[in-house]
Amino acid sequence: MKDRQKSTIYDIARLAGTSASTVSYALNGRWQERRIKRDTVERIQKIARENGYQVNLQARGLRNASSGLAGMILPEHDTRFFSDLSQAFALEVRARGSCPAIVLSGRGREAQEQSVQTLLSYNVDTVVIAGATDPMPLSAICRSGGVPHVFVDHPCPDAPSVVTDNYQGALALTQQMLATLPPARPDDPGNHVFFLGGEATLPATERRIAAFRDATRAAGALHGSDQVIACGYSVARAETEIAELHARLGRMPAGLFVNSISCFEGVVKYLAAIPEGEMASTVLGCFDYDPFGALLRFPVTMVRQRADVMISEAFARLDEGFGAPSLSLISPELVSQPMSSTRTA
Amino acid sequence: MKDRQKSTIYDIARLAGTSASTVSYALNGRWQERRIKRDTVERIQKIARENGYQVNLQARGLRNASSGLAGMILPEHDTRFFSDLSQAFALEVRARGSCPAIVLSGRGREAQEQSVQTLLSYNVDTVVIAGATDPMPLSAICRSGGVPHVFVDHPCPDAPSVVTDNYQGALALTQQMLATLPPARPDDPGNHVFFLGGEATLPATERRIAAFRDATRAAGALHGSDQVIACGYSVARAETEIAELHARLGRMPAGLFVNSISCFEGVVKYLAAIPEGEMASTVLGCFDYDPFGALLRFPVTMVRQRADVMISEAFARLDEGFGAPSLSLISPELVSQPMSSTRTA
DNA sequence: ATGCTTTGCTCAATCGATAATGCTATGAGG
DNA sequence: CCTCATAGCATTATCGATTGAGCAAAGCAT
Repeated sequence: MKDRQKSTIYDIARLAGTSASTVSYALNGRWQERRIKRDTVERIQKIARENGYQVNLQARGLRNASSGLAGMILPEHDTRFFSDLSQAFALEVRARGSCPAIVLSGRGREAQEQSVQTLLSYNVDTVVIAGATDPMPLSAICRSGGVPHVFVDHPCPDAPSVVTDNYQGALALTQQMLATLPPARPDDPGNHVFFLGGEATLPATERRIAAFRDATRAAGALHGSDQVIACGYSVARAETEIAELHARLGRMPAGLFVNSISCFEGVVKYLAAIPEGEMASTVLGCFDYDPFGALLRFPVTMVRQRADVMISEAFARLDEGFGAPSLSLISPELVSQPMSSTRTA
Repeated sequence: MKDRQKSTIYDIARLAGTSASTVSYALNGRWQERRIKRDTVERIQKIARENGYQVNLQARGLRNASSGLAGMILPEHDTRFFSDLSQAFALEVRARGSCPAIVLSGRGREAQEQSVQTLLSYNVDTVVIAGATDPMPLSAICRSGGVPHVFVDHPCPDAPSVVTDNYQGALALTQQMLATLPPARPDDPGNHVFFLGGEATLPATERRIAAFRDATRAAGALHGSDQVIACGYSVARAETEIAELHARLGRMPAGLFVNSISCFEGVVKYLAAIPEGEMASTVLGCFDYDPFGALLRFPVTMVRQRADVMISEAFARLDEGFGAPSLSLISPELVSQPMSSTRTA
């Protein structure tokens, strides 16, 4: 408090009449190794406190070739899932006594590489990469910097990866939807189940589509490839796609598997605008979670990815230390709507 | 790529047959000041590229007493508002060419002070503090470290602060609700408008309650102090409070002003469990925003805080540089439900 | 009194980048 | 031919914390 400037161990040393190295050991808790008198330590600590001393972590990091920072990059904060991931990451890192540095990099390849480079430049001790657009170069960068890293959500063949068990989750969701449906008649496409949203080339969507196909096929509810509409992640696009489907069928489909919360938003917007009777019999499922999604005017089964479990698993992989490629699948949970005593026909 | 180890300017200097300082200037773009030959610069840049050189930002920061990091602390990522804030922050910082470091500190005083200390230890160039539990000590820490800082969402009397215009927002929301209500009869409390949620001692809630009082009083709809139920932010608590209110009145209130998205979640959970007729005539408002909130089975007017505007304003304050106390009010926007052609009585 | 151990520290180098100062060729001007 | 300016770089100190090596004094045994 006395000085406006930050004080260094040299300042403290001068005030305490000792050397800087003594101050260093006194303040970082390892003074016993150096056989420093308890008296001296306490005197130094007192002076440090009075002068508002704070270690310069840059200097320490430079010397130690490490920073005490754990870095995470993720595309955005626009969905619960990513927010939950960063929240879980922050908790875990703080519990381990280091400092989380979260970088929102956007979805561009370039930007993501940039972000990883920047983190490495700060000598982060580990990197968690969520939602990588193009994982391989990112892994290469980390490896060439010798930094342990792990991928979450979007896996990398070259590094430990933790992803939701998209196949199992989608299988469970589809089965649950089918169970509440009347059997489909092949001649009436209006009675079919549809899959909407996502990018078919991305591994997550690919697995989900596979599960959707398998489950519907097993139930005799797969009739053609037009049941899968992987139209990307845009809210507006999903809205127009569902409108088109509605028009094409002449009515709402019997079941709708929506593949991401943003598409679900588009679907719900559309549903809010049509007469309630029109969709009263549609069974809805969404592979993603939002607390309000479960509280809409119609029942929805949602799949919740377990961000906290994924993060613990990611750190478990990091703790192992080899950095060998691996793939951990985390089962998501099915969240069905709480009992709705309502629903006026 | 050649080496597994990170290379330094000294390595590059050796390979290029120059001195380290030449390399430094060649690579950081300021070589003209040092009259270094273009040939030399290009040779150095080539070698640097081939060896995967990356500046060590810790070393640079140590030397320059700055880090290129912009720090933000915020309590959690559990609501849209905070997620939007960090998203906007990240965009703004990256647009300015530095690196965002976001720290989720939780709501504890201690933890928040700790987080700010840690940021200062990394020599961050600026600090944005969102949702401070106890602003004064945080500001004191930044000031004693000589670091420009600004408060967002929860203001500090000692520093520039940017907050939502809670009074105006709540006034507009209350008025909008009252406008769609039949006039209240003083003798029938069931016809009253209620305010639910929040912590009355916090400045945001305090302002909102004031506006709620003023608007209801002006409309002759303020009858007693029991119309304000500041029961905190817990989902479960809000649910029991609304249940109790329902029981006490013998029916749902005519209007309900819900003061935060978490309380709104509790309210919606409750509403989902009662017969639809029971609440068909309740007018709902929520001071917070969630895209699905607007798509529930009943109409809701939501107040959306403009995170992006708040962040630009925060940086405008930082750019001014004096760090003098100030209070910027940002008007939120009212989001009414899109036309609902539905609602079966 | 001498030698040896232990205590309690100090010194100086180091991490990598930066920047003030210094040094050496070359060419121009007188 | 000598002086001086300039281009083009090299040297070296510095930022703050850490750490291996060392060193003086005290204690102890012989």
